[in-house]
Amino acid sequence: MIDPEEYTELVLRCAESVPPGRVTTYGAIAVAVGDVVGGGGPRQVGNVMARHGGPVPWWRVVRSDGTLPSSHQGEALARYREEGTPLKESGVRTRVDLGAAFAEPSLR
DNA sequence: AATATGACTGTCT
DNA sequence: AAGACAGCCATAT
Repeated sequence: MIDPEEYTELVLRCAESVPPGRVTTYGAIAVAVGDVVGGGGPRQVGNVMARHGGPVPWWRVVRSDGTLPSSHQGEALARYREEGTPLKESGVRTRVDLGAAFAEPSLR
């Protein structure tokens, strides 16, 4: 296993690297970060966001299907409208249009 | 050391 | 389209 601080830092950096109006997924970050430090899965990324996601634009990190984390979807939706993130609306449910908004996370 | 839990994901029903 | 189930991996108790 790697140094937790290192892992956290990389994950947060990926989140910050996502430009306004774009999003990335937990899985993508897990791969990008895991590519460097190894190990880790989407859950670990989510865990890091939960504990240290305060100061970063966590709303630009979504689930693989474009829906938002169980909480915060209301919060995030406001941000998306603010930033002009491509949204796809299926009836009452609103989600991010991954096809248009997905951005590959970079370790900058 | 063992069990439970989580800002996840993919598949099947 | 929406819910159930099962993997996966690190942390917490």
